[in-house]
Amino acid sequence: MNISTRFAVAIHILTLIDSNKDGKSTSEWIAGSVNTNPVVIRRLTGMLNKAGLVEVRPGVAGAKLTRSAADITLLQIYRAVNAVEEDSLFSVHEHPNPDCPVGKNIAGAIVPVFSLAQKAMENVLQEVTLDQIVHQIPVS
Amino acid sequence: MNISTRFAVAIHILTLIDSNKDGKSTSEWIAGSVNTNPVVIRRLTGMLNKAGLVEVRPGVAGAKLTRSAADITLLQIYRAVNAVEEDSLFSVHEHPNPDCPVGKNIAGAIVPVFSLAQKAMENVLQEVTLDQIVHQIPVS
DNA sequence: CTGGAATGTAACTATTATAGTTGCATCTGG
DNA sequence: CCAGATGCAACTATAATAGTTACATTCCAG
Repeated sequence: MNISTRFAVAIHILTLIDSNKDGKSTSEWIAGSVNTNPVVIRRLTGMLNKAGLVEVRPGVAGAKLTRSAADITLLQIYRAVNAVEEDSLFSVHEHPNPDCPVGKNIAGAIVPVFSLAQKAMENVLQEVTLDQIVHQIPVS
Repeated sequence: MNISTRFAVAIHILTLIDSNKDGKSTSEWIAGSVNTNPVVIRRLTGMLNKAGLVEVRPGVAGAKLTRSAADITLLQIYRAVNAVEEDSLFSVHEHPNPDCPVGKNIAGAIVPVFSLAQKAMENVLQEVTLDQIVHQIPVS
């Protein structure tokens, strides 16, 4: 399987907000660029809000970044939208036979490797900031 | 979401086969250690067979590795069971608005980052061989 | 102070992937 | 030849995702 589009859409949303500092970034407007339903956008801005990346309030039109795009990493966005749970990118079968030496020890042998692999991926996301994405969008 | 248990189970299967060079590793026997249905095992040994990691034939009891565990990497197993499609660990929303500068260019901006992140993860898997896993299982 | 416009959220649907299961055809070696 | 394997199709149950409708709540402009 693969990581939900929530992550890609969240990056899209934050990029839009950052490049629309003058206008009001309403869920409806954002939805027009993402090409989806405004409720999907609100769900995500809600998560980004809880994570402290975005300011958005009931009744008040428009979402705003809480800080500079240079101070937001893709890893923070990834965590905000719960793209992958902590240490669970790889799933491990639950009940191997404890009476078999392999069954008893296989999880202990592979989980650390899985953890390292996941961290390697997340380290890449940590090194990329939102403004690096924004800078790749032509000014108009 | 997360990567299917197929990957973890496949590692379990190959570890079992390697540590059972004397006995016959039938799907039923393997299923007993994994604690699942033999058909699930056969599906996986079938994939491992197609990938050339395992030799298994209709009617003939027992699967065997086609080469030393030192020559099998976790990445090869990962590919064999189709744990993640090429360059699609992260999914990207399909139809952003082409009339919006952000919508038009967002995929081009994030896909390379996603690709790098996925490769970083896969590189870790490439550095781990099956025998490193086998060596973590107590001899008896 | 009120009405329009926005957000928040619950509830439902459709779609997809996974994991398990049954049943049976097919193959093979003793 | 036949008992015991594997291969595979078909079905089920479960879970996550993405989209949608409906509506309560909140705020601000006039």
